Amino acid sequence: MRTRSKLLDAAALVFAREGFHRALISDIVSQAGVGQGTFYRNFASKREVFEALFDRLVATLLSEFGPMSDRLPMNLSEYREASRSVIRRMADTVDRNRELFLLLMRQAPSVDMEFGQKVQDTYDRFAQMAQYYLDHAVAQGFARSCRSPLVAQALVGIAVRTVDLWLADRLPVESLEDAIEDLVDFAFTGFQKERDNA
Amino acid sequence: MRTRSKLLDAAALVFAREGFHRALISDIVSQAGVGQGTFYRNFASKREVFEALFDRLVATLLSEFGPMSDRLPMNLSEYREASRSVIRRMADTVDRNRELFLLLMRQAPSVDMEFGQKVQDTYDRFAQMAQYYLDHAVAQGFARSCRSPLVAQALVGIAVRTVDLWLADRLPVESLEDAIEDLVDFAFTGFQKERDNA
Amino acid sequence: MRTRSKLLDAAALVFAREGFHRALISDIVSQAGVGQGTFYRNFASKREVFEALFDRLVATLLSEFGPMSDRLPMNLSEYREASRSVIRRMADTVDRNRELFLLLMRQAPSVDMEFGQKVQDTYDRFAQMAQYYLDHAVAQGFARSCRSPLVAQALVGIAVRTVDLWLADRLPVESLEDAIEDLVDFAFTGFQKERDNA
Amino acid sequence: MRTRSKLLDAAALVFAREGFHRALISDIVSQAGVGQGTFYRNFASKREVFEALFDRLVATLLSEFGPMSDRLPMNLSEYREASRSVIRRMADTVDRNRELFLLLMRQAPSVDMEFGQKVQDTYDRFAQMAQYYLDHAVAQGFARSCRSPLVAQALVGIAVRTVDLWLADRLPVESLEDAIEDLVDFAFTGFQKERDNA
DNA sequence: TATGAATGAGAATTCATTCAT
DNA sequence: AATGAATGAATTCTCATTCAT
Repeated sequence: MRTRSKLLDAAALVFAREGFHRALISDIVSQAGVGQGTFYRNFASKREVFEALFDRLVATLLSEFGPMSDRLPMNLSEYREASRSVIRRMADTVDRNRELFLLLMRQAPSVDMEFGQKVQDTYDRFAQMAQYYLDHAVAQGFARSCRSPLVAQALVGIAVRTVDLWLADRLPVESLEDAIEDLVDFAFTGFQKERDNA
Repeated sequence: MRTRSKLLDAAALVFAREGFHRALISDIVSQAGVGQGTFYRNFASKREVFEALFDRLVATLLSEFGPMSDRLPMNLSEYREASRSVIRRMADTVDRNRELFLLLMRQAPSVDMEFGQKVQDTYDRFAQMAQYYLDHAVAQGFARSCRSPLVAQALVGIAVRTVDLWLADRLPVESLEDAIEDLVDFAFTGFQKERDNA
Repeated sequence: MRTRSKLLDAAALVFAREGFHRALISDIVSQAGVGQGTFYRNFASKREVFEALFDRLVATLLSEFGPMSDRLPMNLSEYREASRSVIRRMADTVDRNRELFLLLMRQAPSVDMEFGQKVQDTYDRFAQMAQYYLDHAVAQGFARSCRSPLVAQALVGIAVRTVDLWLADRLPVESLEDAIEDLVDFAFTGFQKERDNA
Repeated sequence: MRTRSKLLDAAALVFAREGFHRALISDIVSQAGVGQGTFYRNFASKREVFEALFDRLVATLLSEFGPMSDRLPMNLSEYREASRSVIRRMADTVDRNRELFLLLMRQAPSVDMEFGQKVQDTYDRFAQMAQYYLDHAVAQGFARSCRSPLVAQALVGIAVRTVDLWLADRLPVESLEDAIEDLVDFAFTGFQKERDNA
């Protein structure tokens, strides 16, 4: 349906501008150029459009992990490169939906308890994918044995915080590429000075 | 003022139970056992109580960094131990205000744009403190040179995600102590297998 | 719109019964037989309905001056007759909206400062019309030269006071017609005994 | 009581600035520099202070008529002079309480129905005094026989409108003295050109 | 007598949702 | 399918008044 699509776009715009709670259905429909009643032919409630937007974005983002799993990296440098690559791809998706992302990250947890849970589940799904690769790396012997579920969540935390900063244009580095480079370094080797093995 | 304090406690309870947007002033006052008007003698609006709660908690938490700066760690193992120590102390504070913390982390960004900014600023303050110690470690020669502002933000990201999981009782480890242990390891050395240098 | 009209009528009734400040939107809507929200689809506030009522009445009343200007009176007796005629016509309008008039005269100045100004402006408009006819009479030579802006305001004062009494059924004469007769006499010749020009 | 007096002055100020309905007791007490409860030791309600203010002013004003009755004017020019004199005296009182007068004229009728009646009664009292002098003039033979109750009300109407304009600084003449002069002329002889007695 | 914290009955206004056309 | 007028439950905030100290 063309109408539904117009409404989704309008909703994205209005939610981004006003936040979930302040956004009005009347804003959305006038932005979409349709009647008030038309909204309810397409969505059961304000919450439902928001959820549709959320689901669409998460699905897009999760699909970025696909290519990585096609061929698992076989050594450390491949692993690093694969990491950077998937991050870049996800960053592209994020970049194409900046306001929407910022919106979802900040507003989704406050919609209601159920949605809060959904957000957590989504983070978990990302963590699971990260863990999958991490476990693979451990199995391959180029990552040390660690509590991968926890470390995976830590990686998600790093990602979330970085995206948040990036989207708010407060990333304390020149370019996103620099950030990716450094954060991958950090994730792989930490900030401790390598012991001069002597 | 006793009354203001009663209202703050009641607000914490109600916000935690209902979330910011669904919480009603009438819930808060009946929880506090005072009249509706009494609320408005003490706070200008719902937002303002929320902010008072937020500020109080952030102040408490930030104060936990104090002891660490009394005596800066002079070597790697002292640094690790100091890290664990400050984390444990902050965790205690968080533990004593579990619902409130969860509330603030999830609801604060959605209150309004200004509050969203405030949340970011708060994260930044934590990042700055982390960076301070990181820079110190670099200067001391037991941390490698890195873009410390970025790495500090990454550490905040890890902390935030971990607290979020912990408070939701979804931490994928036995105990918080384990998590602290492992995450400090991760932050110091990453997940990469140490190169068996020969 | 039928609904808006129903609301205006209901508002007139309620305002007349309760006065502006005591009148409730809920009274108005239940009087109109519509929902609470319907009021706000048609008027932004209580003040705005009141203003609509005020404007409508003033417009109607001002229009009564029209016929008089069609043909300006050419001698003193025509002038007197024209005066009585326009007064009678305006009185008819007032008579058809007794409560509303009383309401507007007494309540309008207290709505707020801006409305107070509006009331003054309205009096001024009536004074201007009176002055127009007065100046005409002076030019024609059957009114003596005088500070017509001031005298016009005096005429408005007489009219306002008389209407006020009339609407409160306290007019100290048998009939309105008597009052018109006498007040026109008073305005034309004052209360001083004619000098027996001898 | 000093306190009561302070409160009356403060009330006059606040009522004049805000109008009756918007004026807050809290404004009045802070203006008076006393506690909230103190207000209620001195006045039963907001309405009551307003009434006290009203009564005080009306009493002062009515007392200006006294001197005139001491010695009733015995001819036309004495009558005119006495009229101007009492008007000037009342104008002085008004001038010393400009804001308060404006306030009372505009706000009093909207306080409540009873107060509205009181305002009417007050106008009537002024009309009665005017009528008293008018009847005297008729009896003396220098005013023509007329329905004096009605004409007296007309005079009140002129006075009210003039004071209203004066206090709002919109009097369309150079000075108040000019206005008095002209309005007395108008009241005595109307605006009609004297018949060239030929 | 003075105080001012506490009160709570209001009242205005909002906005998601419905439904007749 | 589309519309948009109508709805009214829901909530915030106000402020005159009380009363314990």
